[in-house]
Amino acid sequence: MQYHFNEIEAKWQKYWADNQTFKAENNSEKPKYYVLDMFPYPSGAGLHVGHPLGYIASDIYARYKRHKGFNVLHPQGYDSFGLPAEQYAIQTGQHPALTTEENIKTYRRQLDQIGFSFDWSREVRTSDPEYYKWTQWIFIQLFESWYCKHSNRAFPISELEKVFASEGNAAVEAVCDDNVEVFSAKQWNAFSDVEKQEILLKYRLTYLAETEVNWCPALGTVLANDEIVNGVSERGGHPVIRKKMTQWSMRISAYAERLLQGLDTIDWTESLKESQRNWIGKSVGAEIEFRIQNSEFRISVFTTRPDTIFGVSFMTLAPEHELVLKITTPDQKAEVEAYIQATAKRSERDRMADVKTISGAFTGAYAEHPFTKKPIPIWIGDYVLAGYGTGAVMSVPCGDQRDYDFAKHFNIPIPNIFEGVDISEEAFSDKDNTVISNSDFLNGMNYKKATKRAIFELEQIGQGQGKTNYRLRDAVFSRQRYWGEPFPVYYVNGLPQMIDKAHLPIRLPEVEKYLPTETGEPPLGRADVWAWCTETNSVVANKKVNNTTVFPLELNTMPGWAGSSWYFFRYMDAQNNQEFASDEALKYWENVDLYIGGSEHATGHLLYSRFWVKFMKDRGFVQVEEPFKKLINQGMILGTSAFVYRLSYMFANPKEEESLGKQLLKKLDNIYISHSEFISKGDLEANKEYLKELKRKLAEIAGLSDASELENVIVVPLPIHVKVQYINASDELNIEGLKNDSEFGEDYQNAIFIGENGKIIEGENDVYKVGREVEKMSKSKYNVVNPDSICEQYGADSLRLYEMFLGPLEQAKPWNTAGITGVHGFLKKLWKLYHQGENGSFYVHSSTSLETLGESFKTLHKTIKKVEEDIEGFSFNTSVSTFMIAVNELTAQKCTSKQVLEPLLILLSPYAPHIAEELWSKLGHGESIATAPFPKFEEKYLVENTKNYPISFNGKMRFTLELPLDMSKEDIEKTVMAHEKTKDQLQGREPKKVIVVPGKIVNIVG
RNA sequence: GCUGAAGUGGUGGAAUUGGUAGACACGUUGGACUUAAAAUCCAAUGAACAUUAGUUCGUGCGGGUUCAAGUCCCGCCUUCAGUACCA
Repeated sequence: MQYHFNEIEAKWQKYWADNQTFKAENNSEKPKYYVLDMFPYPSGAGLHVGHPLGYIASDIYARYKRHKGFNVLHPQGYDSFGLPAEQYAIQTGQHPALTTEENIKTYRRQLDQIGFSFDWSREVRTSDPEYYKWTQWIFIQLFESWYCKHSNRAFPISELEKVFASEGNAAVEAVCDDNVEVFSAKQWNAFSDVEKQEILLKYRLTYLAETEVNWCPALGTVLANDEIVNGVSERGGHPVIRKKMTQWSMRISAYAERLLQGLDTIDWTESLKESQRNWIGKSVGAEIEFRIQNSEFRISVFTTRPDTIFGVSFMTLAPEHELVLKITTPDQKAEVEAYIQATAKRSERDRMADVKTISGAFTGAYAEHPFTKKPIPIWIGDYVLAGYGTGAVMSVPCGDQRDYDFAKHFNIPIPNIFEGVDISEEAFSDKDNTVISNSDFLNGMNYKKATKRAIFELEQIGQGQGKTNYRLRDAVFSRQRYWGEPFPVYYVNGLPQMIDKAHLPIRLPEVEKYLPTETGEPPLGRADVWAWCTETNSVVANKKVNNTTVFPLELNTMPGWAGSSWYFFRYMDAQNNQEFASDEALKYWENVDLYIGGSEHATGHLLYSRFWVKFMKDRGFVQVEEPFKKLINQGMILGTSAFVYRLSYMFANPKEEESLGKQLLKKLDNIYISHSEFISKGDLEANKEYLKELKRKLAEIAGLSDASELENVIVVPLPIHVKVQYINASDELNIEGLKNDSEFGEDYQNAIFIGENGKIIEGENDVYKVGREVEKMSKSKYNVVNPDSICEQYGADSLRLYEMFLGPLEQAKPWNTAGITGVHGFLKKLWKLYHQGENGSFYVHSSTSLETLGESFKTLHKTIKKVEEDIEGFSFNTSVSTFMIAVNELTAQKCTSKQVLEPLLILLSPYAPHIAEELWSKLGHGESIATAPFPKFEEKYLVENTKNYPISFNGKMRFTLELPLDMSKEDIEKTVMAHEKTKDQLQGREPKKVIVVPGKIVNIVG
């Protein structure tokens, strides 16, 4: 009986689907466990072997938890709004909904063939109106909320209105815009409706604001910083400019402190938490106000070192700072303007990355020190960024290296305010060892005391106060795109109005083109039917807009992270059309127990989701404060690219090229040499012998009588990517395959390959070796390996095992298909183990005498222990080895016992579910193995009587000696010392010391 | 620059609290089976010397602690990832 994996896998995939084996119940006696993969975007290219890595890991864990008696929720769906589908639509005119549908089909087929235990009845798609209806609803809730700093949570905006009506806004501690003016209850009640709306907008958790964005005219959209490379768009390389736009923003900054504190309550990797901490960027210090001499203007700075206030010798403003042009003296005007212009050309990234170049300009103006009243020169410098803090720095060169470098460069004095510290070479920024001097009332104090005192004194004179600053900025929530959630918003007199929940979803309108309009409006500006009628409560034709009953709708759409910030709740109750999920479902499933995905989402998705969840909790929609309890990052799978080396020729003197003749060179045009040491070292010219031989060969090919004509030609091997599918496990090129390739075969039709042995390859015996290099897996590098072909050739179980076998989950690692034969061979051996009957028939029997099973039980329980520990510790690679060892041992033992082979299948089933199901059913089970209880480890089978002690001399192991485990230290020493090999080793020397660690080792010193 | 992670055979990687470095695979070499190939099975496989026993060197580099270091400590180098003049 052979192992027909294709049949077996198709059979069980069908069985699981037909029987809904992995459907999770929302009511269960069992404890719940929620395993989630990060939301995939269904790209047109389909899956490559790198994608399923995390899914396989989470699937193993989900299946394991089922064996452990948990009610497991393991859903999957699609983050199906996004730019690639839109780009494709722009190019081809195809509706993104259609291409998305197609791509999802491919994804689904590919996912199904790997045998994941997803509960597909809960599938969600962010682009489905039944889903984005609730995304729109959450947006409305954010609009209808404000954040109270006092209670440190969000409340309905209606409560704020009541407060305004009864006592005005003076006592309200809210997170709001900076420019809110104080009003009384009386004033509020006298405000017109429009005025009230305008004020409330400054308090709402989502609000309209003018934001500076990276505008790409060619793409007609705003780009994130990392979508811009070297000042042009990553996609297409179009120029990008800074532009102000009115856009929706999310007041995530209100949650900065809670987002920071929450990190301590969740089990994420330290590196991930660290990057969120950095992103939130909390710093405690003071805001200090400096007067400007001979001017009404004042400059606010934020500093973390108010204790160094007496060390200020200059101030630096960001070149974009609004006061710069207002305070610059006529003398300095030209210089300052030139500097501002130079800065504007540099991207923010550029300015930040370059720490070596020091530049700046003096404004000619002076600030006044709050205590000493001495003048402080005001400079501008591009190391200060307008977007951070207040865009101004009080520069303390003795305590900050950047200020120090700036001062040195421009010959600004560097007063020393630290006791007993030499600052002639560099600044002293060690807070812990600071003793302040030359600082009036701060003299002799340490950092902590001085900081407190400085803030106190600043408050006394009304020029500053303690302040906590966060780097986290409010998130822009508008996108000038078509393929995203439409806002449930229409405008009355330019003020946004929410559409009632009852009329959701507001569906994406049809447009004839997916580009921005000619006037620069977003693609929705092209829709003809995109206005809101307040009488019929429906979307109507634009031409009906009268601004009394019919109003224009919002033209922007929501960003990609809108739908992905709450999808994990939808899976709990995906079909619910009354609520985004029922209270019961939310209560039962709580939040995600295990989340597996890439670390690239550290400061995007993973931060926004936490924000929305906290908001939803404040408003009582969910019970949990955090979305993901435990999070694991899977490492990237890299590709192993293959190269052939095409010879190209260079001439020291162009005349030589002429004299040699184009005809002749053409004959030498399509020659490839095999990979060798010289090539990997990139040093063909240095290997005279090889080169001489090669040129002789070239002369032969070109039909020259001898190689002398080629003497001065410089031969350069050019590496060219070839498709990895034509390379075998030994890095040998399938030349015939390459020549018949539908895409590139033509190029190689007349190619000459020079093999490893230096001969021209003609027959089948000669071998051409390719060079290999590890690179990111990508279509353009021809190193993409598709899971489809692997499943076809080796089966899904082999793919699953091999992906795990490659190495630790979190680590980046190269893919090399060659190694898969190892795990595939293992599965065949496993199959054989259950087919030891006549002619390879299935044979497993119940052993009556358990004594004969001693060794097999030992193997089994050793395996149970290791596999259980491995899964709990997410060390999936090591359990694959453990399975191999177990099968090797049981095969050697000729084990056919059901008592051993049955539990073994359960251990294996999370990793290789298809073969496990098949053998399980052959054992006579009528039901799926999916919920069979995980075998219990019993220590008693592993108890040993003896230990093979390593006997080392001066720490080096020389031989081993089998001794009883209950032997005393003294007896062990005696036995070892009496041993002949010990005497051999010592050669008559007297050992100084003998270390005996019972159960571990013996070490003889001397 | 800073932060984090990692450097182990030809390759992917194992190695418990410091206790036999290289498990398990791939690849390579030799052999068995076969008309042949595939598949399968067996053996060898860190390096050098000795080719029998064995010896020496080996976990990025240099030190240290220890009876014993891949593992702990100090200093450095390299690679990868993230990130910023956060004042």
